Amino acid sequence: MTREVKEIFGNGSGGSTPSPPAPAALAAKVRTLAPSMTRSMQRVAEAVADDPAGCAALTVTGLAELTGTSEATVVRTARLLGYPGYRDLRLALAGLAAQQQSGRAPAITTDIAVDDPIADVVAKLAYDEQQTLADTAAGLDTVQLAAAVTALAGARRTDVYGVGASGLVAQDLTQKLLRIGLMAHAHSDPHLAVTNAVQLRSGDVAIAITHSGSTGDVIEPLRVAFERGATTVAVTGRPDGPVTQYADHVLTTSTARESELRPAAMSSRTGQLLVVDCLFVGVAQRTYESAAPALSASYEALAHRHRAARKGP
Amino acid sequence: MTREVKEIFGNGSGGSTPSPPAPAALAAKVRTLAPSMTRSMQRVAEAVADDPAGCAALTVTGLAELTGTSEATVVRTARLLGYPGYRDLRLALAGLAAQQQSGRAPAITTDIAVDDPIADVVAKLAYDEQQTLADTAAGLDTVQLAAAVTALAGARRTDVYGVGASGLVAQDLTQKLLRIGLMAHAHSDPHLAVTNAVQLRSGDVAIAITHSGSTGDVIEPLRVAFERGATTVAVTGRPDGPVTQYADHVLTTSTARESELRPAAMSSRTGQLLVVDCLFVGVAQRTYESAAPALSASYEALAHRHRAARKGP
DNA sequence: TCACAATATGAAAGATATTTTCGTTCCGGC
DNA sequence: GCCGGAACGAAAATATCTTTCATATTGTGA
Repeated sequence: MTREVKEIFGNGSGGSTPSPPAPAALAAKVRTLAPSMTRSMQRVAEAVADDPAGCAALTVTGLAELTGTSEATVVRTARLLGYPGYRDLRLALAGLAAQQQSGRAPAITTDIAVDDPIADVVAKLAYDEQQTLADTAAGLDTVQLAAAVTALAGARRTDVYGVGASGLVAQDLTQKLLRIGLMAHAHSDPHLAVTNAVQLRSGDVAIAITHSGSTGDVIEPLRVAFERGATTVAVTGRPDGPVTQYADHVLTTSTARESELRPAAMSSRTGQLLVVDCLFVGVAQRTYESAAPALSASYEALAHRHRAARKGP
Repeated sequence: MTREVKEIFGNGSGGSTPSPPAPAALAAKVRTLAPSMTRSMQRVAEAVADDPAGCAALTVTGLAELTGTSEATVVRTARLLGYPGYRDLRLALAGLAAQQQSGRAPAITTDIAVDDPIADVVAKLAYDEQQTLADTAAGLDTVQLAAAVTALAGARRTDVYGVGASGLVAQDLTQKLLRIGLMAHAHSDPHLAVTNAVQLRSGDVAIAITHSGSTGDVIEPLRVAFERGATTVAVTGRPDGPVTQYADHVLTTSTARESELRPAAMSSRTGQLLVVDCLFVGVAQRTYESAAPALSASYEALAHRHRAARKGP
């Protein structure tokens, strides 16, 4: 039940450690206390300092055998090192091992090479996309974002333009907006996009998504929408690109490193999606009264499309 | 050539998860596996994920009392998380705590509220998606991933199934694979998907993308492909879901917290895209000789669609 | 709606691991 | 050679972990 933490007074020598069991400074402690240990205890301490990870995997008996001593000695050593017993020493050992492990993390700053093992690829891609997210979040102009959200929340109709990889982002945004009852449409066909843009007028919103900021197929419909009086938004990685000419609000995504094996589409997409998510949540907040029921309604409508999972609620 | 449907209860001997006890990927594992847990086990998992350091200090009995459950349940939870027993979970917990200690600052744990200022929304979304990436990367089984890559690289033809938000991910993968010269197709129409799946045979690859792991519209074509002898891959957040029955290789995405303003589609998508990127880069590596020229060719073909930027290169 | 089957859960028995106790051994001094 | 004291380990005592089994709960099909 309630275990009492015993006071260890035996530490008389230097009084270097008040009472909290050392987390990482274990090796140092071993060296400091080694002289005051008996021969058997020194063997135990040495083994522990030598291979924390390995010892963490051993039971008292195991460690006793490994060091050619007895369980009692192991426990005595643990006590001397400042822990209530072997159990706690073991826990500290596991922590130490984990720290050492994470300490020598692979250098994931390098580019992805053709002969990288698959595990490195995963790590590098994940790291890169995390970086893109952080950069995009840091660089987002919240004023512009808020303005775009306001426009969207009150829009009669919203058109989103994007081709290629950005087309998928456009669709993602559209799907989300539709879910909360907004009239949104994604266009990846440049002709249809322009044709539809002509219909827009003041109070409508047009959003262009393009990483390069210079994709003609996307700029053209945005220009038309702009001239028709619609509120225009550009989501781009180049805040100085041509697309911003016709954009009332510019939302900038981070431009991450790219290379042969890591095309632009990959990292730009991550930033674009974050922006899109922000737009969605922003609008959902503004229109919460109507958005919340719509969200749960769409959730329930989908429920029957799912087979019963084997376990779980 | 007749393959039998896998036992869903794979953990027994088949060893669907040969994963070594996770050191740092514990938090990810908890979130991933939580949905497939029973109520009591979820309570335990939550406590563990919530306060690794605190739980590491508790005995089985202590943790059972804390969570209002029994020792047996605690042990069962530890098993589900991939450890031989509670003792080992506890060790891992101590390691995790140590890492967190030495690692980064505390997280933004709060949920997104209706009245959060826009800047907070950006920060929280970005943090969440970063978390999803880290978790997915940590939890990805590289063996399965490598197997899927090998299958893809040598495939005569690849079909990808996904509906809703996952449909966009399917398209993203398809776009990428097409770029490096693979015959890939995305299907979001369930009927067409099945119709096409019938055409598949040994040497072909079918990929199903579904967060819930129980989307009938996606499982059905995968089943057909599986029975036709194609190599099947499932990208899902529920490694125990029905979809894995018909999957030769299962790639698990992390399941992040979700709430009213943060639907499942949002965070699941991030993880799915990471997996898709990994698949793409993996295949590009394997087929570098042909992939590299194809990539630059597609880049150049697009160049003329971009207007000259106003400033800078 | 009810009975049935499957699953989830906790109490307690059973197995391990840790801690304590206590006797033996090993030295160095008288 | 005999004595006192510390070091040490064997085994008992305790705590902790694991398994088993009976009961409660839930979902399912008639």
